[in-house]
Amino acid sequence: MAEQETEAGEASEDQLQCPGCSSTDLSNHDSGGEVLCNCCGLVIDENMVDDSPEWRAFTQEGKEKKARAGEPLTYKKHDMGVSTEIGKGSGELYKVSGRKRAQYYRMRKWHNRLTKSKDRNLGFALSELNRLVSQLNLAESVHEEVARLYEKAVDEGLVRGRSMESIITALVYTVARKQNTPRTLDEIADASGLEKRKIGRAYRYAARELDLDIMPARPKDYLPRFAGEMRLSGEVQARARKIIKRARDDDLLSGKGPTGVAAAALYIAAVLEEEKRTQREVADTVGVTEVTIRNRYKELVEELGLAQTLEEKDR
DNA sequence: AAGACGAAAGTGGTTGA
DNA sequence: TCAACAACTTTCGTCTT
Repeated sequence: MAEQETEAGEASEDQLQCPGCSSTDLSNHDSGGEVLCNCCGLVIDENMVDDSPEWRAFTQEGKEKKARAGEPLTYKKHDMGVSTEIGKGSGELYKVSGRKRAQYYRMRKWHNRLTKSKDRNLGFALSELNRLVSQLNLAESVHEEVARLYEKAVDEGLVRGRSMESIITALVYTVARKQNTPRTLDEIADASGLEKRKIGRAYRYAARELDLDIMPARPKDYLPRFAGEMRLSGEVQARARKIIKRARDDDLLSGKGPTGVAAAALYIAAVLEEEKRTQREVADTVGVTEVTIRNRYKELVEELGLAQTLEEKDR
């Protein structure tokens, strides 16, 4: 079992290659049923058959009930994940419950409705979305929500005259932020290959037309990710969180770039918890300059009276 | 030699006339 | 559309360890 897995992952004869960049550095996301390219983030294989039980069962009775029934409906696929033709049911439907039958008819209705039009547009846009989500390591829920909103945007004719990529990218930016796992505009631009300017424009446009209320990203939402990237402990993270909270209470943050604040808070917290990182390191992972960290750092230390605490660490 | 600090000039985006 | 503006970056010299 274990042997097979390493075999398949490492050195089989017909080794998989990424069609995008020819890299052979692929990773197997078992839970998602996908194979990803670690180099460019392309999803090479998806919809791999997962024949394990769908949900955990706690009783014997439960175990018997949870036979595989296919994926749940999803916006992520242009056909809601129902990619086969749904037939008329050859007279066997009376065997199942009314609820099941109703569900069956509902699915067929959706299926037919969705496969008729919009199809091509959505299919293409959603594959781009797929790529973005995997490259940016975003949660399923973000994926799902963007797909939903994109479909709405298509329905309202908002995409006409604009590139699908820009709309998709803008939605990813918005939704990621809304779900408290923001990505910086830089990161998004990087992953999508679009200019920041264009994303920004599409972003404002989409936010207005779909009236998503847009709140500025909060510094603390960046903490877990950046702390993780720098291998900082939970204590540091907690400390940084406190610093940000106090700063916000004292109204020191309005108008400041959230990433800069997060960076400075992490830097200070790391020093206090004796896991010091250089300004350079923090600057690089967060994506701001040292200068910005210093500026925020200075403000925070002064206003929150941390100078003394910091000096004690010096000794 | 590496890191921290800060001054000064430059950049891109927002705002308001 | 334009200019003013704040936040942020780039660059570079100095100080500290």
